[in-house]
Amino acid sequence: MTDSRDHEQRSLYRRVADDLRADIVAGNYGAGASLPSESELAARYDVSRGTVRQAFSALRAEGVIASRRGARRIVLSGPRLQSFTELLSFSRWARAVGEEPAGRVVSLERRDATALEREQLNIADGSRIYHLTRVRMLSGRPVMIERTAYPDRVGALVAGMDPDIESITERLAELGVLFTDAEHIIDAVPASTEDARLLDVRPRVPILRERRRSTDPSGTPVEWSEDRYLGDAVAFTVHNSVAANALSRQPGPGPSTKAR
Amino acid sequence: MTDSRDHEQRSLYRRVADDLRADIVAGNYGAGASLPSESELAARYDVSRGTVRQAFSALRAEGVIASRRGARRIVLSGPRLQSFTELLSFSRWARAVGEEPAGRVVSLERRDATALEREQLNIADGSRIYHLTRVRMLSGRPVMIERTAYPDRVGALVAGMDPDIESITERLAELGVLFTDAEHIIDAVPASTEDARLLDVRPRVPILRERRRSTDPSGTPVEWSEDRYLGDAVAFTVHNSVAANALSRQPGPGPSTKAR
DNA sequence: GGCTCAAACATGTCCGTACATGTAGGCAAA
DNA sequence: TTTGCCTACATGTACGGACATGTTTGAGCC
Repeated sequence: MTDSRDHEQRSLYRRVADDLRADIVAGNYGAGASLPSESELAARYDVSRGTVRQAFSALRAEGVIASRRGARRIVLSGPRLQSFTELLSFSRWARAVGEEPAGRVVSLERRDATALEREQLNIADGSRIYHLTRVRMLSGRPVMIERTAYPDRVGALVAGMDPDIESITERLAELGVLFTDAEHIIDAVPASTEDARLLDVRPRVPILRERRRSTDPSGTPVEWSEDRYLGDAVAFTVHNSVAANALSRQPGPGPSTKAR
Repeated sequence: MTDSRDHEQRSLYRRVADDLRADIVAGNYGAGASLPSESELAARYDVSRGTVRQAFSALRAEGVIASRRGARRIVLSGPRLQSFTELLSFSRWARAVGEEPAGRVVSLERRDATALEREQLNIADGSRIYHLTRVRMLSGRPVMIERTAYPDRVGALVAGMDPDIESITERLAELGVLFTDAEHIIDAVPASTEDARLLDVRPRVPILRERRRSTDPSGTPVEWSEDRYLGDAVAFTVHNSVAANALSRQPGPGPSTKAR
């Protein structure tokens, strides 16, 4: 419940964008409906046309609207919108979709980084990292395993937290470690025996795997995580367009003749 | 082979963005390297600062760069970039990653739309659609099953094509049916018996499922497709940030016991 | 060498204007 | 009624200026 003062403080174009986004999720414009014109909004908010365009540009980058020359912008609707924060914090997300989140720490250790971890976190050979494994639950049912590597500096902060804390990301933000960009690699793998044990399912069940590298505003990696979701528990949705495409398809490891 | 004339013809900011993107993928700036400043580029191309900002804005929406007040923009590197077209066309994508694409039409029929298809394609009860099933191969190995529903008007064009055509999407574009926006739902499911037969694997093997609704510039749905990839053949990557987030997480159908 | 601080630099926000280019709706003619 | 055209309207592109706010860097001092 970010109050109206936050709303007022931010820039003008954000205020316009927030209002439009709120109207869209509230259903005030049906899917495919056309939005007010730039000049109409400029008059309504008493701002310049450029400011209104900036607001629309932000919504377009979120995949909420489409626009073409000559015609008014239209609502693409689709799934409920989520902020970047909501995507990173499992518990915040769970509450937003009406479920009760829970978590259990399986292990937390400080050890030498593997080659992959060094590459993803962009740290030198011999560096040490903190590695955290957690099982996440929705309404009591285990649905996800989180295996996260933090660089030493960030991991030290994580290790100092109450293990039962809900959102590590939000606590880190309070401590000045901001997550602003992330790259996600999404594929499907069979559950390992350990996965099966932790999630209470049979081995080789389909798992939706999300590997993620998050960085702070300066581009420094602050987390490398491999999250494994039960196949029937979660889906990811992505919006893209000719104008703004953040999605790409990559070849996988290939036939598991012997296996990765 | 879009030649340099195309390059010249387009808008100034696209030219700047294209050059920057090309430099980035060529590795002229390493990951994390800082990019030229706005004023430097403005001088180099003899354009205004606003035009340069528009170019950067496009790259930010693609997840290629990050920027923050006061400091120069930085390269986020990450995976090779892909255009929207390359994402939609399997064969184009296959060639771009150095594989030999192939396809086999399993079935093409015209029938009444299901409830889901009517909803996704936004068409009236009793409408008819064209439904196409194809198996796609990489270097001879079947890796994906494509089950696509086209609205009647589009499907009629598809039905008139040579079944062995490589890219239906590109052929449709030539015929005036443009794909400009898409929404993707990605999850993991076990292979059905039919999937297993078509992909030559055992049933219940993990499948990466991508359901996709594509629309034309006016927001009219032109395709609803369910693509099933062999788990080890493909991965999707997504880039997002606080400023531009087109990715969201949705609850799945729940325990398959019966439930939900 | 290390520290402080201020200036130079870089991006963010906002304004205004001008013209290009595509869409949609209404009017008039066939 | 239908067709064709033309005129508003809407968005796209590009310019210019101004000020706000954050980062980096280097000079100068301890």
